[in-house]
Amino acid sequence: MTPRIVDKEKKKQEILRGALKVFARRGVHDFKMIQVAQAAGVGKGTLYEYFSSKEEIVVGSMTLLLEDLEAHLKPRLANVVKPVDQVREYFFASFEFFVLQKRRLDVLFDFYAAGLPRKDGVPLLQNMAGGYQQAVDFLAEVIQKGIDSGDFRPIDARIAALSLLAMLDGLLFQSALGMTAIADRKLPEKICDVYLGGLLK
Amino acid sequence: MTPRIVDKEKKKQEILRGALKVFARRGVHDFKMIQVAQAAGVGKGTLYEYFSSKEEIVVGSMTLLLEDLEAHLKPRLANVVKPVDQVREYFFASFEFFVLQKRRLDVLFDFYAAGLPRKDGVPLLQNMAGGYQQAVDFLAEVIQKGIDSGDFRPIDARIAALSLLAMLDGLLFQSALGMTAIADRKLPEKICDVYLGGLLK
Amino acid sequence: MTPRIVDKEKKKQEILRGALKVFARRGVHDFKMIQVAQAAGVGKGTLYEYFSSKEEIVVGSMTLLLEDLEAHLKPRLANVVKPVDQVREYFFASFEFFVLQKRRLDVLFDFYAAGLPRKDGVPLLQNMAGGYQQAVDFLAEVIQKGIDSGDFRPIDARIAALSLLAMLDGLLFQSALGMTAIADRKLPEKICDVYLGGLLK
Amino acid sequence: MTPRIVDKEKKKQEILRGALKVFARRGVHDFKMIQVAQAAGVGKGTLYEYFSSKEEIVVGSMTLLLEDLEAHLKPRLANVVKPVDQVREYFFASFEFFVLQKRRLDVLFDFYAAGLPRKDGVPLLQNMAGGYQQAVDFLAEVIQKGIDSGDFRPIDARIAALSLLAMLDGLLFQSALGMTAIADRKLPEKICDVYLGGLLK
DNA sequence: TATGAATGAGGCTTCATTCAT
DNA sequence: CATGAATGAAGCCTCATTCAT
Repeated sequence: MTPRIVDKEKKKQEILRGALKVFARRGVHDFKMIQVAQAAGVGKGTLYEYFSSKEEIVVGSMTLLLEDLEAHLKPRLANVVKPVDQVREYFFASFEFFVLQKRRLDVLFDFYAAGLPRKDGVPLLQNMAGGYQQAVDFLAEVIQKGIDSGDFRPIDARIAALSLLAMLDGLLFQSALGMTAIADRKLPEKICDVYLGGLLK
Repeated sequence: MTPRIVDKEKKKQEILRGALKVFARRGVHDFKMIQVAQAAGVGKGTLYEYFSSKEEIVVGSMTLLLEDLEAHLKPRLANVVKPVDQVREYFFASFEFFVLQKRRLDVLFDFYAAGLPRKDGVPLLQNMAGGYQQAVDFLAEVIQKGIDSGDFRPIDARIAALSLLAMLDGLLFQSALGMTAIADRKLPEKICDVYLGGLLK
Repeated sequence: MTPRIVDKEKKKQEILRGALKVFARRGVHDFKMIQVAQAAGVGKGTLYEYFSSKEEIVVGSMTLLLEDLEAHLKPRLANVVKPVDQVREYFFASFEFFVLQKRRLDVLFDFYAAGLPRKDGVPLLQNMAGGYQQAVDFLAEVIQKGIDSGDFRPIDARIAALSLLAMLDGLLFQSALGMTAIADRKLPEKICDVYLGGLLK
Repeated sequence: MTPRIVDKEKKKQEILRGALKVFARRGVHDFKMIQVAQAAGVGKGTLYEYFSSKEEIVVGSMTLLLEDLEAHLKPRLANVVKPVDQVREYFFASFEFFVLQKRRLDVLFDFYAAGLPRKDGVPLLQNMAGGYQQAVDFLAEVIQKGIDSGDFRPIDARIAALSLLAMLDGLLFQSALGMTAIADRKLPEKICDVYLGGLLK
């Protein structure tokens, strides 16, 4: 509420934005604090006024990226009401988010990789899975509504959500590897249709 | 006159096996040469008798992992002839490979992440995409046969292969993140069936 | 707002002074960065704030030593006007510089050795010869003046300069090897006289 | 006497010849044992059958080079009897030795540099000065004979020898630095004459 | 005797973090 | 608050030397 806190939060964001820029260029695993400082237009020491460690910046950046994604999806989904359209919109809007800024995709997968169980069992990014869980829950809910409304076949909503996200992630992944061109809207559409073909009555 | 004779290729493999063990524990991005040496039961300097740099060990290990996967899939696929069974077998055998050694999955995704475009545009693992391409080609061929034989609907075989792999990867990915239990054979089966439901006539 | 302010140039010099001390003790070819750091009273990493590599410190130190020599010679030569006295003064003052700090001589020759064509043709210290060239030019000019003024015989001034420096270096060299005692001013004088005996009319 | 010993000596020489080749290319301070082994056409371990350490190879090589120089000078000096001619011959033949194989000069100066007081006071090549002393003694003797025979002025023979060698070394040194072209026989002759001008009656 | 595979001590360099200003 | 100079832990890699064959 006080300006001080607002300013502080704003600066934190600026730093995290700088970090995301750096990640896009150098990867999450090979970035230097000085790069973040430069990208954010602050001094190296200043980073430690807002974050207590390098790791905290990584975590914060990931959270910010997921918030960006959420902010991108929210208005898109708000405009549609039918479950099938919501699923389609979720699918396409997700692609769109990454198509808008191709490097975001690389960063996301870097975060995922950083979130894998490591350091002798402890994942670096503990809430990576948490972010994913939210997406699953949201989609499962939408699908359940579709089932309830009779639009979808009476399948296990969570399984369906998982497999839809699996395909979405898989395609994004392929795109990150340069295997497919998701920018070409046709491809996601075709695939979504194939998937819905199995889902719809 | 008769100096020590060693099987250089064998030793290289031993080192790479050691590296894979370390990767499973520490991740591809945070391993130390000394760890690989210890895991391989050799001295630090010995690594450089067989590989000229840390990076070369990463690349070699990835290649080995993919060879392992191929070696796992080959006999499994040799036993089935019908395209639909081949697709199923490919799907299940792939899961099985990673279920046998859960950490392999983490390592694979680490490799993938390492293969993303980085270092200002240059991916660390240049042929990562190449390995993926082979899988796509193989599956596309199988699917095409199924289409030719009339078992599958007349769709774009490459698109189908891509989406199948996308789903496979996505599920493996979810498993790596701890979202799904692929060890429970039911889940992959269900999902495969959903997918095939859209594929089969 | 007001970060620590340091005189970067001054600190660079301090480090180079430390390096020269180390060179005197261990030779240019067998010194460690940690030794320079300790001699300069800074941390190991600090060296790299001011120099980007070990080699750069070697080059910088050599330059500093030559500057020291020049600074030593300049006032000494400013007090004399007659060419023959300038030559004598150059000769003696040079000895003096190294007599003042015997180890300087070892360091100088180490630098020379480092400046020899190496690393498959490329000398480590590229401008080593440049420093020498300046000395030749200066002496040649002085001798030429002596010739013009009729004090010296009409010989090739450059040849004379080269041979004078050759003898000077040769004597310093012998001194470095412990063959002669240049500290005993008599010897340089005698030799200089012998040389001048051939130069003067 | 026994063939065994002869063979052993021969092999040692081959190794030292290899070392000298390497020194010419890489310098005394930056050579690797493997390079010597390759240049000598033997295995790395074999070096240690003939020499107990790297340092011993350096010392042996230097000794060999000085022996080569001596072997080159001996017959040249055997043909002249007058002291003044012996001095001239010594001067010219020395140049010739290094002109024949330009890189020898670099190696010699490298040896000299290695022979400077180091490792906290202890020179690496202890008998470097010893070799120089022999040259001084020889020349002093020749000059003394010239004085006795009345050819030279009655000066201090040792001083004269030292200054002659100083000039010789100085010129060689300049040549090594690329300052003078000793290959052009004129220059050494001129300088020798200047020197002798001061020496002769 | 000859070899080169194996080794590990040691050095240069990087970079996250601290802290005086 | 902001800064960047200072630091030293840590890691990759080199290479002299050893030793099994």
